[in-house]
Amino acid sequence: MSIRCKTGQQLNFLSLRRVVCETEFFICISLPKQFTFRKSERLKSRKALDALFQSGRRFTQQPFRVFYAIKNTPGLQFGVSVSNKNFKKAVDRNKIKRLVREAYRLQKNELQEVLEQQKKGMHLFLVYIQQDIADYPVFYKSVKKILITLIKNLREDHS
RNA sequence: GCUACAAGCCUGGCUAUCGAUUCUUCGCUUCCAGGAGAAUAGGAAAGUCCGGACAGCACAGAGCAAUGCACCCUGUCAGAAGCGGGGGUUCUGAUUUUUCAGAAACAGAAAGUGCCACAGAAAAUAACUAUCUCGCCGCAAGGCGGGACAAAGGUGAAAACGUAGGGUAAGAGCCUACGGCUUUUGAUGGUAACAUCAUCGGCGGGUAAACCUUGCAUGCUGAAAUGCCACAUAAACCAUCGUUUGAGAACGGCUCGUUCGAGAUGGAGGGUAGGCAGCUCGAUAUACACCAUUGGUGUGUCAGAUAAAUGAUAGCCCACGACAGAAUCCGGCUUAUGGCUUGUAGCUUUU
RNA sequence: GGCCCCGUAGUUCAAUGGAUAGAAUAGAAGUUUCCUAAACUUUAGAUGCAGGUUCGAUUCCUGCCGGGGCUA
Repeated sequence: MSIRCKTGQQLNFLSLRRVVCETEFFICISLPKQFTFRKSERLKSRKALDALFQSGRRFTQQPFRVFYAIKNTPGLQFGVSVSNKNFKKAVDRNKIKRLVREAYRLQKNELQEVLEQQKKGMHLFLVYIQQDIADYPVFYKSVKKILITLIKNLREDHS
């Protein structure tokens, strides 16, 4: 009981202080099952990747280059890569990949809903092309923009 | 208190929310999805500089070649060349009859070959200048020819054992004494490297991280190894060689020799590129007593991913966190780097 | 993961262990020209870093740093 009381106090404390946090918490409480990022949601097949790089659509949204392809079978798969040349240390590469994945995990729901409505699937791949490491808010915003443009493209194609 | 060196230790913690991988369990006929619980990156995981474990192939033999190593004893997962301990030799610094500290790829230059710029007579066989002497010519200065070859010749990084005496026409390890270095042999001490002493002979520079010689060691390839399952095709086409007159393979770089015996090599092209095992319990850590050199027993620990998990956000705590991310495993080395403790040395302040 | 190769002026390449590291281009200054180009003259520029062997290292050896290749 005592622990619950403490956590409840902290929650109030946080929500008063931070606004971004508040929104995140609201989503979390309302839809707790939607923020998964499992093995089946990752783009792993080498064959699919080669096909995506050769014949998929692409555009650039700093600091990423976006490759995507719309499939008729349902399911959304996602992948990230960071160049070995730009970042020589494995620690930096891992950090970027983790931050991008986190930003995608928290924002992918809208795209998923649109795909479910249209009964289509998508392969999505991001390549980090900037030379230096950005902070988490930058990743959050740019991933948001990418998802919005993707949804726009989907709706135009459908109509 | 600061700085330097050496040794050892640690590599943030807690709370909340949302996640990831593996395992167990609930539920379900099974899988998937879902709930609960546990575990989840380092001292260097790095560089790949070494050595192994392990796996596949090979395991009649001989010779040559190639590669690596080089004072001795000993320990350890180890034949340790590299790690730990102890010792020897040489060099350097301090100290001064001895001791301390540091360094050393520390076998051989007296088996042979090569090289040693510039300078210098000469860079190793010797020659040249100068010296001494004899003969001839010349008034003389000197010149020419023969003999002595060994000291001097200021250069250079390096110069033909050093000093004293004898000896001689002049000289020279030519001889003697003392000293230094060194080869052979022997004695003593030491497990050995080696040290001391004696003896015979010698003293002819350096370079082996130049070729090389001697001694020792080394089968090759590395988890993208390797084994299995699934899927897919082209057992097709062209060129060369070949089937007992033997292509090719074992055999690893070559030769001899032995064995096997029908395909081999290259070109152009086609297909697949999914999964499982290897994969983490070990050459493990610690404690214990027994037994006597090596094992046994008990307890604890132990990431296992595969486009690749171990994270994100917010707050608090003394420093608001350095270097940095496993990819079969282990031991060593090197490099990067934050903090703490102990010891030694130096400097400053106070007493 | 494993196995190899290479680092020389701004760039492309030379240099038996030997003197002040050479050449072509690019740069700068000058001559020429009304101005530019071309030509000519002059000039500044480098052995990846740290140790060792040697009388003396671009070269030989060791360790770091950087770049590249092969291998399914």
